Amino acid sequence: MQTNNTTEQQIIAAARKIFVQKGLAGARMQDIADEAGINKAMLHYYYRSKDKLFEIVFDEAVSQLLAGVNDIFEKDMPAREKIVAAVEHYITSLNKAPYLPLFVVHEISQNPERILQKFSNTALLPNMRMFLKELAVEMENGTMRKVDPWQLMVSLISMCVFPFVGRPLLQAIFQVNDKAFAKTMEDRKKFITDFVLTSLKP
Amino acid sequence: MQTNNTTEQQIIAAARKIFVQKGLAGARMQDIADEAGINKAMLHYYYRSKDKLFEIVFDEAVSQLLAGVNDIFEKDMPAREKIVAAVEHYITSLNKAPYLPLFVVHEISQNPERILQKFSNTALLPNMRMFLKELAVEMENGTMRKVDPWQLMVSLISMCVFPFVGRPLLQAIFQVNDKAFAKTMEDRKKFITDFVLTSLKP
DNA sequence: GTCTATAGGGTGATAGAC
DNA sequence: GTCTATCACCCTATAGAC
Repeated sequence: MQTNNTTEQQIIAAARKIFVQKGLAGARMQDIADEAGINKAMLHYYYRSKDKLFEIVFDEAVSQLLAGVNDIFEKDMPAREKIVAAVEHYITSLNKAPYLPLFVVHEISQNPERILQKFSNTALLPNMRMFLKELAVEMENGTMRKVDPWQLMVSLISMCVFPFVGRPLLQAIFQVNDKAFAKTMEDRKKFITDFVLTSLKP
Repeated sequence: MQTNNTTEQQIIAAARKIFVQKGLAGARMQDIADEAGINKAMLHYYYRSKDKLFEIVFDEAVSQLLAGVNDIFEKDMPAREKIVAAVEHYITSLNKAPYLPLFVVHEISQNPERILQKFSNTALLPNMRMFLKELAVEMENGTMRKVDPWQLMVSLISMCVFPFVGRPLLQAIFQVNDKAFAKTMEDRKKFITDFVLTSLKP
């Protein structure tokens, strides 16, 4: 409770940067120590092992990635407005942490049990399920064109998230620089909502 | 020219499996040797170093991922039919190699120069650029609703590729098993084309 | 061409002085 | 709490016998 939690936070910040950048297998404890400007032994003093440290960073990343989404679908809004809000929220959020999705997805693929058990034991994203039902009701009422709600949901996530995951590849293919890419993602909010809502017109 | 190229091919096949599964940093030469059922020293005898071996596997993966796409956009077809053909081709192709996109995207993010120079020195996907212009022409003529062709292109790629990249995450969130996922991807072909073409109606 | 043995350098983790 | 020194192991790569 004196000044020590500063060091702990410095370590976490450094670990976050290195792990997200290089992944669990590619990261070195020395890299993290250098980034934090401290000694390698301190990492073990505070966090015992590389795996323990990684787990903290990873869990935090998953939370950050899902944070807010559930809240949006919980609100009392028409389905169309939830779509607009979700796209706005997601792209804004990802523009601030563009490397998170690839990090999380890669580490899950390396160790699927890690997340599967984390999700299967929880009341998982119930609001998202509710949202799928709201879509189904609108389609039944004829206020929205009938499509598979699950496929629609996956498409929304895909259109928002993939450009960040595939960013280096997209920039290479279309020869877009960093500045243009960032601007394009801002424009993309309007594109996605218009594109999707137009397709869903009854 | 006797029976030796068999060993080389065995090595490549093993390296492909291990590298795609674990990535460059996570893969061990011993893993590859075990997978190929040969000795670790043989890997160096045939391919000098881990990096050389990796580069072969990686280049092959990039080619496989882009193969066919250019051809489709080259054909003499209306833009709408090219969209249908591209979605059909991409999802079929990815269903056969579902882990390729994540592998390639992750390794590019670890070493962006690797692919950037590969692309910048080539006449790159000129047919895709041509396709963007075809879309622009149709929109100008009023036979297609006006949207940003680049954003449309990125959306098509996103909707096709992302489900494979985010597969473990999607399955965890929506609690879908492997069998259901595979079927869903087949259904997705029709969903995407209908969804996109509906949105593009003038 | 294929194997065993080993060099040479890194890596996570700990011991122990301060 | 923080550092230096070091252990024990792992990994790539090569040397050398067959």
